[in-house]
Amino acid sequence: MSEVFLKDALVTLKESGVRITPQRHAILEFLISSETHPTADEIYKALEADFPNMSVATVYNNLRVFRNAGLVKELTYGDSSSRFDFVTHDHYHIICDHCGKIVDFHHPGLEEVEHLASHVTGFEVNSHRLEVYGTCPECAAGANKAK
Amino acid sequence: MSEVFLKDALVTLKESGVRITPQRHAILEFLISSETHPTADEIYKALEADFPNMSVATVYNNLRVFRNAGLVKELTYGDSSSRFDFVTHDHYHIICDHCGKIVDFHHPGLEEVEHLASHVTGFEVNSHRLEVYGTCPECAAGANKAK
DNA sequence: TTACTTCTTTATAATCATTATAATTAGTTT
DNA sequence: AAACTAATTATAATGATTATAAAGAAGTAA
Repeated sequence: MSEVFLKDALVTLKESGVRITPQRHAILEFLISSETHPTADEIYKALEADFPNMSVATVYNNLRVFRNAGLVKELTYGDSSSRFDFVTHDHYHIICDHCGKIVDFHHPGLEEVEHLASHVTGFEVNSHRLEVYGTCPECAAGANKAK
Repeated sequence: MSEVFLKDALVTLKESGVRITPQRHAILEFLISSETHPTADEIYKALEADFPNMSVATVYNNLRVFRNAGLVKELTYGDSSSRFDFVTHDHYHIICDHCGKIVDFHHPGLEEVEHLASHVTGFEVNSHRLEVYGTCPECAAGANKAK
């Protein structure tokens, strides 16, 4: 199935005139197969073995390319670096306050909230962002210390 | 009414053993009276006239003190710097994709989403974060260009 | 294939928000 | 007012991200 995602993504890129380089292929593949939501640096380090000469700038550049193509979403939390998430279908994130783990969960879109917000403020609404915070089962069970 | 907020905030701080300095007073006052959700640098610049010798570090230090005391919330969006919001009662934000304006709106808490997330993922839920994005009336009316 | 154009990568330096450090100053309590 | 301690200041350090310029590779057309 991740095969399909990758193929679709490559088609999307080609259609918007973006060249498929080995680095782009690898970054996409890593993002799709990744359960975690990696930072740019994590991607860089993960691909170091296969691309010893790749520059960090390449990772950042291509994450921006993917974001502009709608393939990838950038997640900005309080901490220092952004995380990147391959866009599949709509899902939200729940984040552990202790270990930082991010888990996906599905929920129908919050159209009702969008409507209310639009009505009250006069904005034309495009999208929304929702995250839930808490403690993951592992941290709740073990006596894990806060990060 | 902002008088009340300020007084309450000062009491809260004193109770947790935090000294009230002129700088802290001024930063709090500015945050409370501010309609926008300023960055640390904006606060720094706004108080430059009254505190010509104040250091940026003081602004950051005190924003952290306020955040730890629960008086201030830090908002991290995609852009480079955090914004700070004096916590009054629960509200959400709607943000203009074009000019970046942030407007408050009220909506009952999303307990139902929290419950679902908790049930599906096994997390203990503490809180959530929600933002709505769109185009503000001014940008929709004028031919304003995207930022 | 060859040559050509354009986009991409690389290496490096620059930027900019935020934090750490150490010395000085100022709140608070007695 | 004296003393104790926390806060401020000035400055340097850190660390993520972006800009730049030169070298390399994709796509294209002959």
